[in-house]
Amino acid sequence: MAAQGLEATKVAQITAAAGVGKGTFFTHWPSKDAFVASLVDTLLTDLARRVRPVGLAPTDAEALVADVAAVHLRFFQLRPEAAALLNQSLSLATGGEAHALVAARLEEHLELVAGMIAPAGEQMGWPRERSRELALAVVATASGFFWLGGALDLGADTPLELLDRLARALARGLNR
Amino acid sequence: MAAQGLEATKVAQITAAAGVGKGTFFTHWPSKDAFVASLVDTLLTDLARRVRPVGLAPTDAEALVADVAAVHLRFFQLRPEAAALLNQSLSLATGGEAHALVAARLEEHLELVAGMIAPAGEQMGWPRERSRELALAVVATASGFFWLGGALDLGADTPLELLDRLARALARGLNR
Amino acid sequence: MAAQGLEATKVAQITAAAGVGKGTFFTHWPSKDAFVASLVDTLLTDLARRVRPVGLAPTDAEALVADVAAVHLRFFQLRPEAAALLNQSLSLATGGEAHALVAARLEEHLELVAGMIAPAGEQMGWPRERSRELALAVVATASGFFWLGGALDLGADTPLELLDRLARALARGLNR
Amino acid sequence: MAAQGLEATKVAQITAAAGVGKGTFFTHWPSKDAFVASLVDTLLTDLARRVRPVGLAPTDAEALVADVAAVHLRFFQLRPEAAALLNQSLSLATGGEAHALVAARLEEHLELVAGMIAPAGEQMGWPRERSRELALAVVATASGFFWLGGALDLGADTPLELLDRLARALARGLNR
DNA sequence: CATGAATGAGTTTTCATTCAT
DNA sequence: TATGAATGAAAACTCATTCAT
Repeated sequence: MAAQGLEATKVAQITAAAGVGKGTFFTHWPSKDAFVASLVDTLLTDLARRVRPVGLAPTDAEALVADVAAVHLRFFQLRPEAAALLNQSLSLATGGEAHALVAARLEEHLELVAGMIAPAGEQMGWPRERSRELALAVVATASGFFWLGGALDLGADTPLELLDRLARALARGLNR
Repeated sequence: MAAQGLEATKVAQITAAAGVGKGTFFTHWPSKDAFVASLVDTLLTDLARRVRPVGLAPTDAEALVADVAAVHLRFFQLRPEAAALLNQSLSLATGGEAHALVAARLEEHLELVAGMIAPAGEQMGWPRERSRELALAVVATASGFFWLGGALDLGADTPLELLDRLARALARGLNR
Repeated sequence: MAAQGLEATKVAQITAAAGVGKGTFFTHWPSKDAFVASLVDTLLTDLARRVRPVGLAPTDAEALVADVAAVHLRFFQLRPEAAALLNQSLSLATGGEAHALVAARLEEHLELVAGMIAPAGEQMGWPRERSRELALAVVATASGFFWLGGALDLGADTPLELLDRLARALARGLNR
Repeated sequence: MAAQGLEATKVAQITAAAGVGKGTFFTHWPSKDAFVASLVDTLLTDLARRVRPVGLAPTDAEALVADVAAVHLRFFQLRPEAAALLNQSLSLATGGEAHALVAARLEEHLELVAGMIAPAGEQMGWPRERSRELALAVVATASGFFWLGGALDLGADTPLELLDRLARALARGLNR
C-alpha cells in the first residue's frame, strides 16, 4: 500500500496478500475506507505510545518541545508507510464517514501533543490558545517531510543526528 | 477540487464548471492525470516566483532561511487548495507518467530552494551535501501544515505573525 | 418478508428473527428458494383447507362459485403476506427447481378449485374443458386484488360485505 | 425479460440484445430500477390509451363496466409480458425510489379507471367512495389472470369470447 | 445437529477516454 | 476545434452457500 498508494491498492490485492478470499475482507471491515480508517487509528495509537513517555521525564521547555518533535521525526522515518498512510487517508471522500473518523483521530492526536507542549510553548511566549497550531507544526513537519520525501527518495537515509538537529532547531528557535 | 479531493473531482464536473463540453477537456490535456500534473506545474511556478526574490536582497544567513520558510508558509496559507493539490498529486498512480512528472517538478523546486539556502545552511553548520533535506524540511513544513490543517479547520486563520515566528524559529534554532 | 419482499429478505435476517445461527437454515432447507417453495406449499395447503368445506354443503351452482371466490378473497385479505408471497414466488428464476415446484403446487390448487366448480360452471354454460380458466379467474382475482392492493394501501380495510359482493357478482354474472 | 423475470434479466443481457455497450444503458437510465419504472410507465400509458375510448361511447352502466374489464383482459392477453412486468415491478425494493414511482403510476391508472366506472358502479349500488376498490378488482383480475396464468401456461389461448364472458359476468353480477 | 467465519461468483454502477459528427 | 453519446474495463460490495468445529 505504501508503494503504490491507498487508492491504487485494490481489495483483491489485500486479500490475496493475506491469503484469504475476497469476501473475507468485508467480514472484518464494512468497507475499504473503514479499513483505512482503522489503519490510521492503529498508526496514531502507536505514535502516541512513543510520544507520551516524553512528557513524563522532567526537562526544560526547550528540550521537551525538541524531544516531541524528534520522536515524530524518528517515527515517520522508521515507518515511511505511516507518513504515506496518514497523508493519503486525508484524501478519502470528504464528507464520508471514514474521512470524518480519520480527521477526528488526527485531531485527538493533536490534542495530545498540544496538551504536552502547551506549557512549554507558553513559557517560550507562544500563546496558549494557539497551542494546537504549535502541535500541528510539529506533526506536519515530521509527516510532511517523509511524505514528500518518499516521493523524492529523500529522508529515508537522513542521519538521525540531522533529524534531531532539525527538531532541536525548531525548539531552540522558538525559545528566543 | 480542493473541497472534494482530486479523485472525487470528475472530468465532467471540471468541464461543466468551465462551461465547455466534456470532450473538449481532452483536446487540451491528454488525460486527467496530465491535467493534475499541469496544475502542479503552475502551482510550483507560482511558488518559485514568490521564493526567488528572497535570495536577491542580501541579508544574513538566519534571515534568509527564515524568509524562505515564511514565503512558503504564507503561500500555502493564502492558497489552501495548493497544499491539497500538492499532497494529493503525490497519490497519483506511482509509476505512472503523471506521478513522475509531479515528482520531477517537486524535485526541481527543492533544488531551487536548496540552492538558495545551501550557503546559509553551511554557514550555520548544516552539511552542504544535505541541503536538499534542509529545503525539504522547509517546504514540507509549510505544505504539511496546511494539508493536515485543512482537514482539521486549522491554519487558515493563524495570524501571519505566528507563521512568521514559526519560520524564524526554525532559522534561529539552526543558527545556534 | 411481506414488508420488504422475498428477494430483499436475506437468509441472515430470517435466521436472526428465528434466533438461530445462519448455518442452521441450511440444515432445514437446501436453499433459500426451496424455503420459499415450502412456504408456498404451506400457504396453499392452508388455503385448500378453507376452500374444500365449501364443496361439501349442497347449494346451487351460483352460490357455490360465489362461496369459493369469497373464501379466496377473505383468505388473502386476512393474510396480505400470502398474496405477496404467492405473486413474488412466481418471480423465482424461471427454469429453476423451486419455480417448477411453486408452479406445480399452484397448478394443483387450481385443479382442486376447478374440480369443485366445474359442474357448477358447466351448469352455467361455461365449457367444462375450460374449467381451469374459470378457477384461475377466481384465484387470480383474489390474489391479484391484494397483491396490487398491497402496493397501494388498498384492500386491507375493504369491508367483508363488499368483498362478498364482488364474489357473488362474478358468480351471478356467469349464471346468466 | 418476460421469459426469465425482471430480476433474472441482467443489464448486460439487455444491452447485448440492444447491440450497445454496457455503459450505454446508464446514459439512458440512471439505474436498472429506473428502467423498469419507465417500462411500467409506458405500459400503463398504452393501457390507458386503450381504456379511455371506452368511456366515450354512451352505453348503460353494465356494458361500461364490462367493456372496461374486457379491455384490460384483452390487453394483458395480447401482451403477457405486460402482466409479468406489472406484477414483478411491485417486487422492486420497497421503499426505493423506483417502487414509489411504480406504485404512484399504478395508483394513477386506478384513478383513471375508478373515474370512469364510478358513476356506473354507483348506479349499480356500489358505494362511490369505494370506487377505487372496484377499479382494483377489474385491473387485478386481468393482470393477475395472466400473471398466474403465465406460470401455468394458461390464458394465452383462452378464447376471446370466454374472456368477454368473464368481463360481462363481473358487470352483470354487480348489476343485480 | 448447530454454528458462523470464510468464500467467490456475480452484479450494478462509475467514469476516463474515444471518435464520428 | 468543440462536442457529448457511446464505451467497457474495472472495482467495491453482496450474500447464498459451505464446512470445519
